[in-house]
Amino acid sequence: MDCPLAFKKEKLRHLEDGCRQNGLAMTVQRRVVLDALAERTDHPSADQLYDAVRGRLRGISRTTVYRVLETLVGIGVVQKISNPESKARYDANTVRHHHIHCIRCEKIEDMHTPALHLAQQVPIATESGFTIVDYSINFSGICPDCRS
Amino acid sequence: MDCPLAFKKEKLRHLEDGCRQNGLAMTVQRRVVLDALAERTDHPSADQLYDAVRGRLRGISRTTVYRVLETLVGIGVVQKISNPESKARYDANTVRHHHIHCIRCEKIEDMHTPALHLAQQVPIATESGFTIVDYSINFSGICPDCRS
DNA sequence: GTTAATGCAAAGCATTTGCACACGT
DNA sequence: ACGTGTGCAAATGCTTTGCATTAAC
Repeated sequence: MDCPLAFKKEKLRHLEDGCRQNGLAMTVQRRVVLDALAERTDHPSADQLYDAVRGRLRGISRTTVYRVLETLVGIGVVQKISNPESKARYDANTVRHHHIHCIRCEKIEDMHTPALHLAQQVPIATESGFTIVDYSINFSGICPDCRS
Repeated sequence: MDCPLAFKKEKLRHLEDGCRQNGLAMTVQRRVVLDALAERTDHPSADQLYDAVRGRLRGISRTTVYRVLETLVGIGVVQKISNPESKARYDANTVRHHHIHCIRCEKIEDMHTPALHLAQQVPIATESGFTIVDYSINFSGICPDCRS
């Protein structure tokens, strides 16, 4: 498989390592959020994660889920992904990859097409004087479910 | 200039044409929103547009600005652009181009680097079965203002 | 035992909706 | 005149914050 961090176990370890290295306490709540993040590849919103996590740890609060996610983004092990909805979506895969979203149902999936590596073509600085740090490509289209 | 729709007049005409072709009434409110959109290249949020427009047409309501924008997105002359904030940003330039956003101040600017045309490399359909309609590249980096 | 993390409830933005009135065609 | 578009106010959805309690190290 040419996609690092594609598997649950590896993602989970990456998340745990990040927490440990940043001195974050491993609470029950953090653990279930980490688990939920690691086993999904569908870029869930905070509320979707909250729903997933509530089944496993009764009583966990929505606030905690939001706070755990912000903490993980803060230490860099999770990314908030860009999308046209007005709602954050999270991605535990921090290896560079791209996304495609369905313009009908708003689903977002990963793209691993290797032809898309721009590394050599990307200017370090732009006409406008920006120093470029990273990039990602967002495709839009229609998913198989919505086409039928 | 290799960038179509780069100029205010042309953008405005494109917006007006779209409205006419879709049978939309040209109200004073729509006119000022169209003007405001055409003369900006900074991908304003609905509220920024509302502020801009309020100066010219006292009494226009925030609701109307939101509604006009949604209508324009609906007929395809304006795009909601993807960004990691939880707030929509609008772009009256529907010619394919890319964006760079500053990770410090969240500013978003256009990129017209011609080397980035992926047309030939982009698969029509993905592993996941999506039919691709469009794409855009999002760069992130630090803008000149924030670097100093 | 300290310090950091959680839960609750309330507040804060961004956005949408229902309904009565006004305006463009 | 007709139907669409607007304004207002209230509702909704997503997210954040303050504060007292609880749990991790």
